[in-house]
Amino acid sequence: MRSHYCGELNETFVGQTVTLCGWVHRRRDHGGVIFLDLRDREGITQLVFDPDAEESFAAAEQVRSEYVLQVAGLVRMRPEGTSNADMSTGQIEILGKQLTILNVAKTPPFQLDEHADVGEDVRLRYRYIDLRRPEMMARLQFRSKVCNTIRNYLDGNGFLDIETPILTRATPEGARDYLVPSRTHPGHFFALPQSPQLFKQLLMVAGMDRYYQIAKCFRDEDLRADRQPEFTQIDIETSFMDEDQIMSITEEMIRQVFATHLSVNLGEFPRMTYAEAMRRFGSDKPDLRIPMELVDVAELMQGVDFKVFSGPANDESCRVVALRVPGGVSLSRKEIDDYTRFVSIYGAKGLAWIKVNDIDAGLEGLQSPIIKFMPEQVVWDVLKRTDATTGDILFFGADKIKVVNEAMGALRLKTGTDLGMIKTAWAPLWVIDFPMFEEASDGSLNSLHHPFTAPSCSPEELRKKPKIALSRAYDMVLNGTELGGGSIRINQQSMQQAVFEVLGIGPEEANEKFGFLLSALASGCPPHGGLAFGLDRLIMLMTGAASIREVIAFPKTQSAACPLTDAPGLVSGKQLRELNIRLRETKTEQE
RNA sequence: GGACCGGUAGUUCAGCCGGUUAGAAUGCCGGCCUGUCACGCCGGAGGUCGCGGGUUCGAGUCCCGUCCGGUCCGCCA
Repeated sequence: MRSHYCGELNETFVGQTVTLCGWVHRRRDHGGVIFLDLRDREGITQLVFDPDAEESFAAAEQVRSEYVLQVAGLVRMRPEGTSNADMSTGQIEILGKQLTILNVAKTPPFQLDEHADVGEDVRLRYRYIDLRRPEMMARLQFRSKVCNTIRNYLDGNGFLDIETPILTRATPEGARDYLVPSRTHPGHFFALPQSPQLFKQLLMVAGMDRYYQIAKCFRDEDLRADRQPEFTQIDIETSFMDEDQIMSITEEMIRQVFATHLSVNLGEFPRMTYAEAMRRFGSDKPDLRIPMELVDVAELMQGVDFKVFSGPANDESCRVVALRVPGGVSLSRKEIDDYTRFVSIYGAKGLAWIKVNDIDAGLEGLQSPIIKFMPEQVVWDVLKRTDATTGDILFFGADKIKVVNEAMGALRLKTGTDLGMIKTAWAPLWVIDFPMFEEASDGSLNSLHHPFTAPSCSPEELRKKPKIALSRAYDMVLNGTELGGGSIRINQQSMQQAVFEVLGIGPEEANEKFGFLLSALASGCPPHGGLAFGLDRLIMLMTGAASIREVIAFPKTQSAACPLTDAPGLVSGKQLRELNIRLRETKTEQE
């Protein structure tokens, strides 16, 4: 039906007769001459209709926004002085000879203008129109191209694309499962996979050697700006590679993606231990673009009554840090109050501060609600430790380690962003040497990663000192976002049993839930490991999108619903009966 | 489960300390216009102020509840 895309035309086509198909982006009717901007996937081209061409001119008068047209016409240069530098096709125009209205369209519910500011709920309800906007079109095209690069890279490195089941077994660990009732097994349920984790390990046992999949994953948890209940993972697993090799091959993949699609050279990714990341940034996914660090000052503060920081006593489970914010003296009382409220979200009970108005003026040069409670020498020691100078503000966090890390880590990000400290565009790194377990509030241990992650110690050591055991896990972090994470997996049954023991999963329970995995480990399981990237987050970062919904064609709202299809919906009583399901309240679709 | 922000024309918003006929822009419809490009000019239509209750002589405005959307905490790797 067409000879070219709208967006691909330029001066080199002048003199050719072309046929275009597309949507009416805008109509400018001057009475004697009509301009139509025709839009398709690749861009927009201006069509001109003259009264001389009676038939097509009459048709052009009937046309409205978003009508679908087929137009044949002559490509010509625009008259002197009427070119449009803002359009890639702005040098040329199509003199319309024949216009066929392929379909009419209702008046769109919102303008497709780049200038129109439309609420997201409206956009999602009419997503098929929203996706016509060049911005959305470009993001999804970008996503497709990135996937293509990734596939080519992995194919080129011998990885096999293998599908794993969507209908699988509920897992006790991790997030809530989406359940699917089984008709043929009354009372039994499938679960949608939270990730293909166990299957990809079984593929390694099977000898597939290198596997990848761009896989949909499902988690029935509350949503965030960067979290959807169904999302896409670039899932990778390989046998006979250690963590260095896996990191290096996947790092190269991400480097190529950035080089190909953003012309950005990410360089070699630095590596940082989990302990260092927590100490310097209060986070296991530090944003290295922000040039500030948390500085421990607990031992300088001996003898200071910590009540002035609103924190608890100074003991082993606590941490006292200072965050030096350059230029922070300009913060108003209200702004500081806002930051205080901000850290309280993370459980901090207050936010002490010292403004350095003039570092050379003694105590007179400082302004602070707390220094009157501190010996003067302590004040100067702290300023020295943090390299504080005129114009800075110091914020203090003193509380349980977890609270200080979360609150002060978040404050670092917020003040850094607010004060415009982000200068470099991209700051990738690997975080390594994660602890195997974290302690829950009831004292029990949970896997920090997942229970199939290999520790970097023997089963005996693991049993003896589980709290300090490190894992062979690694996370790729970019600009404070966890792009991907993985680990070397356990491939020895004895080790797997040790981990289950520490987690308090008895042999029977382990057998019931993971019997197939234990059996596989005992059936010639090669050393293996892998990694999974969040594709949506990767695309979000690369396109600068404000939310994950902007890079997904049909996303869910925060309440995990789809405004377009109105899913989830009620189902008929017949469907429920077939599935042997009875609802507590009889809410079904009218039959 | 919790905190906060929002919901007024198709769309984006304004609407003050509660006051009489709820506005603007844009879109839409009609008319005019031969070089615009977010075309321009003239005219017109368009409202369950999310929903329910309460206070009041009077509620878009105040109070309570509820639904929806969003950001975050919890949750989630």
